[in-house]
Amino acid sequence: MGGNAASGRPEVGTRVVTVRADEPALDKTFDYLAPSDVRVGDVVRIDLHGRRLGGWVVDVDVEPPAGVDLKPLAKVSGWGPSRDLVDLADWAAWRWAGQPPHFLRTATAASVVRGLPPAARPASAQGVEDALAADALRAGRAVLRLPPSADLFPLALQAARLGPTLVVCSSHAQERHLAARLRRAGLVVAAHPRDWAQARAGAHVVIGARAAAWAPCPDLAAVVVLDEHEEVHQEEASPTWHARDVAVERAARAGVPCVLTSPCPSLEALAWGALVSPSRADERAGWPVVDVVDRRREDPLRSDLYSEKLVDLVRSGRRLVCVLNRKGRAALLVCAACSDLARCETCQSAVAMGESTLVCRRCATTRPVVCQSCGSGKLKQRRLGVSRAREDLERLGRVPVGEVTGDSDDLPDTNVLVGTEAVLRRVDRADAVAFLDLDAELLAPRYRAGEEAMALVARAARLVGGKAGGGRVLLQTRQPKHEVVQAALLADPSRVSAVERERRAILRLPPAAAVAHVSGAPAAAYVEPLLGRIDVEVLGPAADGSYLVRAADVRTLCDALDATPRPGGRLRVAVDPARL
DNA sequence: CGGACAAGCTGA
DNA sequence: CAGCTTGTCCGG
Repeated sequence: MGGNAASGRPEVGTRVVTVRADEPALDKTFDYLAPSDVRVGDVVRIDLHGRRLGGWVVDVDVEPPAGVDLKPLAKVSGWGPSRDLVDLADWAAWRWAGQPPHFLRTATAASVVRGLPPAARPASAQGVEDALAADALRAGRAVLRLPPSADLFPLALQAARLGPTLVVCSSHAQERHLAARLRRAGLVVAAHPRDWAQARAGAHVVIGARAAAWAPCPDLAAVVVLDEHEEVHQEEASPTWHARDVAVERAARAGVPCVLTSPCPSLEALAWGALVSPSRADERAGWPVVDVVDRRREDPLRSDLYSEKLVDLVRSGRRLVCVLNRKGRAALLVCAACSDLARCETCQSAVAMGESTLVCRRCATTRPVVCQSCGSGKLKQRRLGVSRAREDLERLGRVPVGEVTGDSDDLPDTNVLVGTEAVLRRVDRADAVAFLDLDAELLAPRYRAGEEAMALVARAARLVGGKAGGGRVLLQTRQPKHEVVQAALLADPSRVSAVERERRAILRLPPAAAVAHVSGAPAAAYVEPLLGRIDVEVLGPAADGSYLVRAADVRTLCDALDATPRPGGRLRVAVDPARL
């Protein structure tokens, strides 16, 4: 069993392979004897130290380590990622201070793939050539700034003319819509992860949301990332990898063109590639009419949340979506039986729901989940801002108004809807969108607040369409001169990037520097050796015990993190944190 | 990670 | 010194 292990030479019909176990805590790889038809990327099972583990072959025909008695693989399960993705997983582990298994899992089919379907035959080019898309693809590394209502299909089609193309979408709705149109154009389209085997075998277009950055795509010829500015492209959990950056690296390694699209490109994208955009006239036409209401000029006797222009829109009978982000993220708890507000017994402050008790936000006193007034144990979250606005708009507009919550399945059947920014993801069409309090976004205490606000306005703009279709966006603000308001008004997103770029340079925040947020109990122990380095700066600890590690650029930061040992325990390292 | 084994603590 | 906990090492 296991061949001539003592001499370190495999038997005929076997080879020595290196396996990465599917166990993130194991940072070593191990060598095994394998059948000679095993390929890099194959999913295998191994016996390791009395355990049976899954894993991936990451190298074949390696020099067996001296003095080790090699064991055979326990099982070869099936197809896995190709060698380029196995290598990309190692790069991503460095780039986001994670472990390769995280990425290899994302790059692997959900269930075992024993065989592959036939590969797609080369596609026949058809359709009208899109000049702007062709420009972007020719540029190699391009940021294609298209207005919100622009059709992204011509770009995908144009890219697919070059050969197998990877398309990373910002939503499943966008993915389904585009996939259907590409199929109608006669292309073999594999949706990731559902059609993993077809993608692995060879398709004309491999398409999906964030995880599709890790989809197989043999003979990759072009990479396209749609709405690269959208925060959904970044994984929230650690490692906080970004599909845009993975796609960019993948295209660079393959030596193929990469196009990032966005109505309002991120500073990261603009720092990376050449900006390609339509004529000013075309870009303006693709943005809706924007109305700015200066809340400072509104009649102070009525609530300045409901301007005359807004009430007119509510009464207009058109389909209107109102966005109101609750101020202070804390939702209030209200008794389901008697509607009394749940307060702290000690300090009368509003309480929040803890693990199994109510916790005071101010003094941290805990008490059981029971209403003080009526003794009911049923409390509900009340998002005061939105519920109140719904009632007010209904009264002022004298029309029914529906409230959209993040989790409820069906949309209210009313022409006018109110919700937090989540409403912009739930609704796919409207005549007008009104931001009741844009300042809540503009002034949010997050370093990307400006870009995030611009992204919301762009999302609203997509909902209502361009100027030709009569689309309208209403912005109520006390800062009408703010660059986000001006950018929307003039359909010129570069106004935001210009201001933001300078601000980030002054504050030394990305992309002017590279940062990682380190939190969790072992954070102090982890950053300790980093304090002695001259190429990184450690800020903190913050009130929650977390640290910020900063370096001049990504390479310096990631090299430093890579060289730092991980103490045990629940440590979170977020490289390029979306929020600080 | 999780098993193996070694070093340290306790109780009789 | 058995019997148990805690720590460190290592796996092919």
